[in-house]
Amino acid sequence: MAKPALDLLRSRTDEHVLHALMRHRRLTRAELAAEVGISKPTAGESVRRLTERGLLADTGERTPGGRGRGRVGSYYSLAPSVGTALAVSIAPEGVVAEVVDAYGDTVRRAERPVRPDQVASTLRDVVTEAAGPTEAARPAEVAGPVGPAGRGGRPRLAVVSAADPVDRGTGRLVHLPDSPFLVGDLDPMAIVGAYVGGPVVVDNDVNWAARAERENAGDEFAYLFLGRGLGCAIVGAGEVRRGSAGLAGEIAHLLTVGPDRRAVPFVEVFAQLGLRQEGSTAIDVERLLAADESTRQVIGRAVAGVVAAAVTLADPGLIVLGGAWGPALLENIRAAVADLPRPAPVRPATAFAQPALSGARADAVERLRATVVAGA
Amino acid sequence: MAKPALDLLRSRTDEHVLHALMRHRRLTRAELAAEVGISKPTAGESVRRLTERGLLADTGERTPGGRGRGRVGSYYSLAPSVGTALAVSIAPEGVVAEVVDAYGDTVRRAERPVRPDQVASTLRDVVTEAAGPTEAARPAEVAGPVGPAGRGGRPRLAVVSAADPVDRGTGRLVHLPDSPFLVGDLDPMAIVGAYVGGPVVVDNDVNWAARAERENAGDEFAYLFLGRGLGCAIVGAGEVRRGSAGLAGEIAHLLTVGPDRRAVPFVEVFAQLGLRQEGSTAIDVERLLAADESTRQVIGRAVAGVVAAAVTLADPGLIVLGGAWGPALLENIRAAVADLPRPAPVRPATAFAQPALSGARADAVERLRATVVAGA
DNA sequence: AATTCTAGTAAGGGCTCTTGCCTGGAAAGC
DNA sequence: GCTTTCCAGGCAAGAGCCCTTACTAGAATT
Repeated sequence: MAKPALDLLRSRTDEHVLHALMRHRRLTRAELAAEVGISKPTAGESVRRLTERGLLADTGERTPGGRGRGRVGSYYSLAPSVGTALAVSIAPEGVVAEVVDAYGDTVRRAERPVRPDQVASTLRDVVTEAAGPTEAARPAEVAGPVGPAGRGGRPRLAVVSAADPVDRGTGRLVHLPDSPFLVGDLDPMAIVGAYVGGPVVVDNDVNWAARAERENAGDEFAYLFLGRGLGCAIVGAGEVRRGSAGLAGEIAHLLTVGPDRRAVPFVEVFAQLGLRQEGSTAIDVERLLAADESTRQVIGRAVAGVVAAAVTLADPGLIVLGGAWGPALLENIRAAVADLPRPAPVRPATAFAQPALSGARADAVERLRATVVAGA
Repeated sequence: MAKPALDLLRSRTDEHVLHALMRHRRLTRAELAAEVGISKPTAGESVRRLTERGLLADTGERTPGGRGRGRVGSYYSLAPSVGTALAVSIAPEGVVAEVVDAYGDTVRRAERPVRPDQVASTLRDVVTEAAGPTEAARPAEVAGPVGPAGRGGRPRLAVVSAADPVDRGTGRLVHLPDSPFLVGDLDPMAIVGAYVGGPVVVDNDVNWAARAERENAGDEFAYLFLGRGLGCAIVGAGEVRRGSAGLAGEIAHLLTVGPDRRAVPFVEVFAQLGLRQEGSTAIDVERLLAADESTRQVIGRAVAGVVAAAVTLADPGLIVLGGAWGPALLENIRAAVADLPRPAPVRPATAFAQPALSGARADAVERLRATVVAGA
């Protein structure tokens, strides 16, 4: 019924209003007009439309006396029904689930250690604690307004970080040759999907950690994750490059320089140095950090070999080191990289505390906002 | 004076009209309305505005009798003044310059062989032949409508392909360690810039060849250029990934498997096999193509080593082989790639004749169209 | 109590786009 | 040769969105 061309203008105005409220939490109509750059009547119309659609709500708050001496204004903000998103991190160290809102605030959080054979059930427990029971498990008891924090029922979407390679098509964790397989076979998309009303995005922890680094490292860099597992993420034009199946950056098998200067797969270097954990393909971080200088030099050269390949194929302007032991060996890696035919600046990561979760959270907020703005 | 919000609608309509005319060459107002999905009055208004701005012109043609029996319509098309773009290819085999219009047609073309020590002057000659003299060299004689084909004077922009690594910042050709340096030190941006009225984009031939392959190879693939020089381009999400300085894919120095199975830089493999040209870092393609089966297997394994690195870091879904000898060794390379821990499908390139020029031409047309639509 | 300042509303106008109708002229059919 | 059919193009009317201007309401200041 409405004209498609004019719809565009109107929806553009509404989008700007929503974005302004995501940034500023609460605004009066007059403030909205100034912030978005539209006239007061237009702002008022947009607020009316969005309130009707249930996306905005009068907070009941009024402009405080202190500010001006004129008429009081009504503060509007996003309606609680715009909902929340779920960010989940699955790592050998533990499982974390966070419920975030469109402002980027964490409204609920649950965390638990994990035993290798109980990843799936721990994941279910943690998500239940943060996001409430699945749809199937709760129809009877909950009928009132909604969950604990009054911030809507089920999250509208989920973003999951897993500490193993993820097949982008299926969302399942896959076992690649010679890679440590830390979490094990798991289908996070199916498990988490039961708790949310919309899509579930799954990717490996390294890619999310790189995304978290984006704010401080610019638009073109490579993120080397050096911890129990080994990974790499290439960020180009501000986006993490995942490749056709999402397996870009699984560098465990990449050829590099070994202890005796011969070419070996990256992960094999740690086997030859005796730094792999008993009965596992994972690296023993504690012993690695305690290693002597010559061992550190060997590792630095091996990492530099990986850097050389990344520089050759992707030409990142910067190498960022993350993971449990990457930043600790910064100087050894820097020295070895400086000897390469095409050196590159090397820097430690700036996001230390749960970088993968930070990246997943940021992506969850971004997707939630896009969902809200898109209309549903 | 006009309202910014309504400007948006109007310009959107005008852009659609321009794009429709780029696809269909000539259309009546009524055809435009149907094609763009707007009403006849709106189409008529847009044509009036665009004609006023000099972007559209009545061709003088009228609807042919055969088509319908109603009133004759007036055909409109892009005005000649929207101008042309220049696509240039600089390779050891020769220099080519083409002038293309917004329809993607080549309106003039010049080609010449090149001697290593005369690249700059040959380049100048070829561009002069295709695009006319530089601004400085012609003020007096030309005052009439314009150049030879009546298709506007100087090209509005240029896209240059050079068969050597290109620094994206400066546009200059750079010499990387162990890479063949075929064209030599040159500043195409400065030379070609004198002939065009706008920006000059310079990139290496491999990236342009990969762009030409995009139509047939999808959005995620790696293009291996195996000819006198060695190069690689990673295409992700439909875009050629150039990296921070534009040096992504300069694989000559990448470690791979050598003749004796030891790790050596890619280009070194050909030195060890005695397949480099006398006194040069370039590969002797003729002798390579005449090599025996065991040599071909060695080369196949070496290429597979490069593929392994590309698969590891970029996860392309497909490997495309181009260059003078790449497709010829398809079976050897396929066999070696099949033995990798993470194999990938390998295919020969589909663009054979001057693939780099094809890609540069396509980019020149796209940029010219964007320039026209953007308004100037 | 008067003044001052601000949030919000109302009215009017400009612009774009749409629908519907009219016109002129060429081809098709008698 | 005349009439009918058909269609490009133009005009008129109307709707929607946004903007500007002007006004009202209400609270703090003076």
